Amino acid sequence: MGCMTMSSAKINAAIDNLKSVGVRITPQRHAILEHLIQSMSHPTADEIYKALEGKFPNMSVATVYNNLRVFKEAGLVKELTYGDSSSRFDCVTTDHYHIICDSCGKIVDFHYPGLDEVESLAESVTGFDVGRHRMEIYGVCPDCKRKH
Amino acid sequence: MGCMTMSSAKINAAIDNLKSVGVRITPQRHAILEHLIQSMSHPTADEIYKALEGKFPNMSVATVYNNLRVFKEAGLVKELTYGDSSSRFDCVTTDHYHIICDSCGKIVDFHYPGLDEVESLAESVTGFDVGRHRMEIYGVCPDCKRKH
DNA sequence: TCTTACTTTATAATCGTTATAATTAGTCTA
DNA sequence: TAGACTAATTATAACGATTATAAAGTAAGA
Repeated sequence: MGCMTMSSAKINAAIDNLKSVGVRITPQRHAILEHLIQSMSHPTADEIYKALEGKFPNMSVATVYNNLRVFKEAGLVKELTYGDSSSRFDCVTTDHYHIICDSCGKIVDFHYPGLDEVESLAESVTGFDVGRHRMEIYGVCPDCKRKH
Repeated sequence: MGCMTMSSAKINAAIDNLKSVGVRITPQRHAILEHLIQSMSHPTADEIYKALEGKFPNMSVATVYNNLRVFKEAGLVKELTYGDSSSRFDCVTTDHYHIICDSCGKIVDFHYPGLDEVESLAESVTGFDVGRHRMEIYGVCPDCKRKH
């Protein structure tokens, strides 16, 4: 199936990326990566841990955190920190923003051309060397709107 | 001095605001509010706690957290959650964004007209009812640039 | 095979924040 | 002003996400 092939290709690309910087591919790392790519969501470390405990009954939470850090350092994964208790992790594909439901917490990807203008204005006003920015949009998702 | 007067005015306005919604003005609340307004920074709860322990040797950290919540609910204060461990608190004056130094962590206010366009596009693409957004810009501040 | 460095595991520690219960202090009414 | 009611503060414990530590396991190279 098309989706399957897509995922496999992404996983292989990610693995090649990791290998090229000298990171060993352990079964745990493979599984975490696979889950991140296939889940199409933005799971927390604990959600990943729970999702894989069937396959790896002895895996430690620390392993999940350690490897998420490894993936982050390799540029494969981004950590999303919103106000709530725990971080979420997002596979880096293309640049995009997130829109978050205030009611149910759902996170949806959302593409928007560029806010280069904002960055360059910030640069000239503050004297910073600007490198990047983050933005989240908040609102109520269609499902939650219906429920009112 | 001008600054002093400005601060006092802001504090009084904030206090009136709180009184009008039935919040008692205790010495601790007054001090926390005063510190938030006068410090011109974006302190953590612990920084506020430490800054006031001279005046209130018996004040509990819980009091700081409780009152920051009260102020947030009254719309006087915004909680800023970045990737790092603890929240920072910002007096709500006018709408503005923050630019953050990747090197030293300094947070500088930064005004930018409106990103209404982004919000409305997000609305039409995702079907959400959009309420608000947040954005932070990251870079290296002038001081840190000089030190390299 | 031996050695070395890396990984995982299990467990404990850390730290920001929140909950609890007891005490204290404001505010209102009589 | 006294008494009563409610809210706020304090001290302390609990919680939960994350990180540190040490021991055991595993892969790769000489």
